[in-house]
Amino acid sequence: MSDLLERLRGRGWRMTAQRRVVAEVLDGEHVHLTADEVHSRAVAKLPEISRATVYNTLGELVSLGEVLEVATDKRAKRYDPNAHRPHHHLVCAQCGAIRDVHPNGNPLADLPSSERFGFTVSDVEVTYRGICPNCAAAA
Amino acid sequence: MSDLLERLRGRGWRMTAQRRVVAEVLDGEHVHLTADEVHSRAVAKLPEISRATVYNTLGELVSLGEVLEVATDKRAKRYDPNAHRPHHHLVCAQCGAIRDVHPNGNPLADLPSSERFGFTVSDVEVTYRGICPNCAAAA
DNA sequence: ATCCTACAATGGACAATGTCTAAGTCAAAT
DNA sequence: ATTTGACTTAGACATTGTCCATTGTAGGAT
Repeated sequence: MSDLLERLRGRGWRMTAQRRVVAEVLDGEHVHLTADEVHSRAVAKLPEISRATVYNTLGELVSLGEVLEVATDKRAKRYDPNAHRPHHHLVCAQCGAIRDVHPNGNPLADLPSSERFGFTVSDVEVTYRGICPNCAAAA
Repeated sequence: MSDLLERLRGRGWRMTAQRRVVAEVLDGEHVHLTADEVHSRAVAKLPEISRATVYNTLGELVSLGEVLEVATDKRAKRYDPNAHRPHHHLVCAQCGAIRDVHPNGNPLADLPSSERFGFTVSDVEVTYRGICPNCAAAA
């Protein structure tokens, strides 16, 4: 079932009904929910869960490195539980659908030191944009 | 002076004091201001300019393709006037400083068709993250 | 130079997203 | 079973962005 829950338990994370529900909602592939969507789905399973708890829990999961924040949407942050395997994103410019993708090569190596301005570069995030098959068909 | 203003005039964009001020604030290299920062600086030059106008104007500049929205920060959108030359971004994870960078290679070519899920991919946005020299020195 | 009119600007209410706090509740160690 | 510190709650608050009815104005026409 839940790789995510397993890992969290293994790390001694204090388990509560609320945290379990949030982790369950996030578990899976190609999952990229906003905080509000996480909250809605969590409420469906546990009506008395509060918004603050969802935000707190998401923040902790990010700190733990179990979930990534992605800013593909210009509106709200999205949360991607697939943090253990590096990947990038392909976003539909029209409907906002998101897929995880694995490009060839290593973009980090493509940034020459002359373009690093003295930064210690540790990470790179690639967002591809285009039109998904659905939206293309609708047009 | 202002390449941006020149281009806008050339495109028959109706010029007003407010629009000129917004364009002036945005003009330059390595400029990545939030809407609110644009507003503050615009107010310094033209105290009666309203927030709505700044948002409207930024939106139009984006539609015209003269300015790009970038979502490096998880909080607010930032506006990058350097739209005529393609480039990517290097962001300090600590203080949020942003530099324009030009990596080698073409990331678009690195996404094999098997990883495109039927999308028509038209654009790619690369964000490098690291620690800037200032923050490294402070640590 | 003056007048018109379509387009732009205003400000203030509203909406969406995220943060904080004080008080109550509970998981887990003992 | 008790205890304790961490977790949760509800709602106020903060920030960022949008909308709309009204007022103002740039730039072409005369």
